[in-house]
Amino acid sequence: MTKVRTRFAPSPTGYMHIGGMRSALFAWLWARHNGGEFVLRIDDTDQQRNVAEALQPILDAFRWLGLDWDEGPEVGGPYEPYFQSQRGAIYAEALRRLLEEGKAFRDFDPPEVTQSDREAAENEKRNYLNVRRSLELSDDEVATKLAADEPHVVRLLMPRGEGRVLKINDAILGDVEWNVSEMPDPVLARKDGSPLYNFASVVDDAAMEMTHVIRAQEHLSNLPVQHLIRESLGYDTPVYAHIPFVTAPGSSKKLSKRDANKLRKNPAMKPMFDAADVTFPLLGLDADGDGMHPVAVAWYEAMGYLPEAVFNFLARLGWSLDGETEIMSRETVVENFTLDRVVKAPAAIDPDKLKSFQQHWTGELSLEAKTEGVLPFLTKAGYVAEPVTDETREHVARVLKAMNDRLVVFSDVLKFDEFFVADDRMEYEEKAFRKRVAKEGAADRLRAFRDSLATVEPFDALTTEEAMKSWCESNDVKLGDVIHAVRVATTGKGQGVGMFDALAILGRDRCLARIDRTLDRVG
RNA sequence: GGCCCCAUCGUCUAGUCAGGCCUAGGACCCUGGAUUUUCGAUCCAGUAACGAGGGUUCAAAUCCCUCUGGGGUCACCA
Repeated sequence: MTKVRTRFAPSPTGYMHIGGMRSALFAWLWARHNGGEFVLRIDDTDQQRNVAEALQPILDAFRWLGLDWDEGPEVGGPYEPYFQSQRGAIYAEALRRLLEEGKAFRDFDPPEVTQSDREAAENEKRNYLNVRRSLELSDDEVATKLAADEPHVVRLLMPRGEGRVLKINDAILGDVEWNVSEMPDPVLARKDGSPLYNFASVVDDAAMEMTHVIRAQEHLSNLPVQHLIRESLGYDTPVYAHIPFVTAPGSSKKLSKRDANKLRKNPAMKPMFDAADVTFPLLGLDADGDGMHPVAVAWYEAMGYLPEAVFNFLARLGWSLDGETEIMSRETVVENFTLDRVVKAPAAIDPDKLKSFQQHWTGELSLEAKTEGVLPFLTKAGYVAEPVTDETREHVARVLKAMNDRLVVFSDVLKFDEFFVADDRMEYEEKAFRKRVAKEGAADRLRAFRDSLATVEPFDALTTEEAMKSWCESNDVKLGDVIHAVRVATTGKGQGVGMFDALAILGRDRCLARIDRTLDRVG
């Protein structure tokens, strides 16, 4: 029994696509489910920019989600190198063999000629097949051209005219067939000798002994060509599994980075953008910055989503354990993941569903864990000074306890800035102020209650509640007629955590100071 | 356009391979109610789907055919 080996081969693009992450997740899951190995191989054959820099966000995303790789960048491995740009000699050797065995040929036609052949076929509405002019050349002619250093590409010889139908069993899609006798000969290497994706990918998968090729369905049309390359090289056939792609909400089109800005107008995605628009500036992040949109994995981390939630969400998108299990830990998914339960059809991302997973997993967190999670957001926003003292940690914990399940993503804590700003810097929501404080009689009641609040001892949630209730009773005032004014006076907002929790967190002095300031404001 | 893939509630899905247990189940969203000092959360209840047409069969969401619809891909990109 050979060990299962799967891989993900990202291109260093500077960000990790959420859909790509899902494909990577499935490949990783299959390896882990089988106690196998997961490899990260970098497709950097076509990179102009700084590879290391463009790769970093991708590795970060893998680490954040908890997808570890046994071989690849930073960890190395027995099949080094893991950067395609460094594997030139391996491709050259494979190419040499193919040429030698007559399974590939040198095509001396310049690109313009190939191009016009293609256009001619299109105009005549017939299937395009490259013209094998260079195959007519005698050995001597070829030798002469080579000696003269004439530019040429190398093409694989497809089984043209043999009526061959290639049938491949995909682990997810089942049998898929192609008539490979009517396909053009694919270019394996450019005129500068560099390999093309289809070729490099096959050589690497074989060299790295991948047992399963698990990737997005958009690669399905590459399969016949890749398989034939593989066959020509005499490699074993791996198990192929083509995963359906991820689409935008309300769309059946592949979710793409190019659509990131269009997504802003997508009704289902809009709340995400809106949330980021208020959150990111507080954190000193550029909301329009590169890679800072919900197509990129980094966005979710920046907003304070939990990797557990995103993992659960992604695993559940296009895969199910059964008909009812929704909440799944990493261990549960690894234990139960199988390729045959991957859905064939594309699936749309649903921010609401993600949120419900997020709610669940946040709820699983201990108060300590929540505190640790939230602290980086508070310090970045300047609400909490560094280094963080035990005292502030305790204050944050009290706020979180009062927030309870109002904390969904970590950055939600920033909405409760009333607990972190100085009393004289607290801002008032004008609408709430007018409705609850500036209204007829409200200020008088607030002033009167202020004095009885001043004497509450000790000052906690229970005693303040008791104080308000008895004050209401003895003054024949309904609770609702004073509590809202107190809320706006002490927090500046019309809504928030439980009123008495808020009072207790603030403490007597700050409550009184804020009420006095509010009273001054009414005039 | 060629080739290929896909098709169950608005969305994610169970059921399809081994036809009857499906007057189609769960989750998210949505709606209504309960609870509540606000928001949120929670608890109940509800709306909502087998793309169409032909077969096969005692019986079809499940098998076969056709159509329709959606999508992917067609480079000396990856």
